[in-house]
Amino acid sequence: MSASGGLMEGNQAREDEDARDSCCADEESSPVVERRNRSGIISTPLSKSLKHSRALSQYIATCSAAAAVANANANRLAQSSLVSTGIKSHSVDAQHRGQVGLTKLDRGALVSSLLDSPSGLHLAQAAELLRRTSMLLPVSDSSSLGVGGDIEAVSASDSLGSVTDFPLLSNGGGVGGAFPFHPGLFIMTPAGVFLADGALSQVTGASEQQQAHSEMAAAASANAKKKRKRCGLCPPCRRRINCEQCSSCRNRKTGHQICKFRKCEELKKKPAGGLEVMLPTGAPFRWFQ
DNA sequence: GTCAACGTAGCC
DNA sequence: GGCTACGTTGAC
Repeated sequence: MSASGGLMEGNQAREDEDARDSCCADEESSPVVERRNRSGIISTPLSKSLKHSRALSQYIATCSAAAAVANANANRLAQSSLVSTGIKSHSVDAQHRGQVGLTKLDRGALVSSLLDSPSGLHLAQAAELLRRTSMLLPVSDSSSLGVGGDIEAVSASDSLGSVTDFPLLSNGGGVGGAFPFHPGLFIMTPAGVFLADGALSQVTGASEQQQAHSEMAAAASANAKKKRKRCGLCPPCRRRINCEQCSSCRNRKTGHQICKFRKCEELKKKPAGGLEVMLPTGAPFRWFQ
């Protein structure tokens, strides 16, 4: 009985130690010799840190406060970034639409940062293809919407706030006109943005269509194969110690898996169902839920 | 559903 | 080229 009580106290102490280690890793200055890999991940022999293992939920609980702060900071960063660059929620945008403080340069910077992200690659490629096709389109003025001439540009501005929220679209691909395609011509998939069959043929010749199709197919397949990366923000990601006890740690040679306690929460989920890009903060942003 | 094993992308 | 770890597959 007393032994168990002592053990519990010992566990508590260890948990506190682990919590400090995993949540405030930057402040750690343990005198114990640690085995680290290149990434700074501590792979303790278990005798110390994980002799008394805990459920993942416990690890998460110990880190929740710090994680909340980190997430709050990340969100604040993202929000400030979005605000400073002009991407806002619709209501906010509606309130400030009249303001001219948002320069195209700022918007361009944001978009380029979005498009630079691995997850945004397909978006950039789609935008480039659209740019090419729109260059072939005789857009005479900004009022000539619709590919088929009489196709009404339904509510691109209504549903998305404003096309000015999307410089690539509002620029019409650099031809100075409005976005020349009907929204229905697009197919949004997890692999990227595609033009519906026949859409290209309406605006380009067969050769351009074939080329664009092949390019988009290549882009989609490449993107589908691309490995996702850890978010770096969730508690498991912030954890720096391999437990050496879970099946992943035990079978590292053959399993090739990261410690279960360090498996990113985002990677545990299935790949995003909506169109998702990675914000500069590293947080995923989905165009559609 | 979980788990183990494998292939291999991505990084150094 | 070696290492880490994500994605896939098959067994359970």
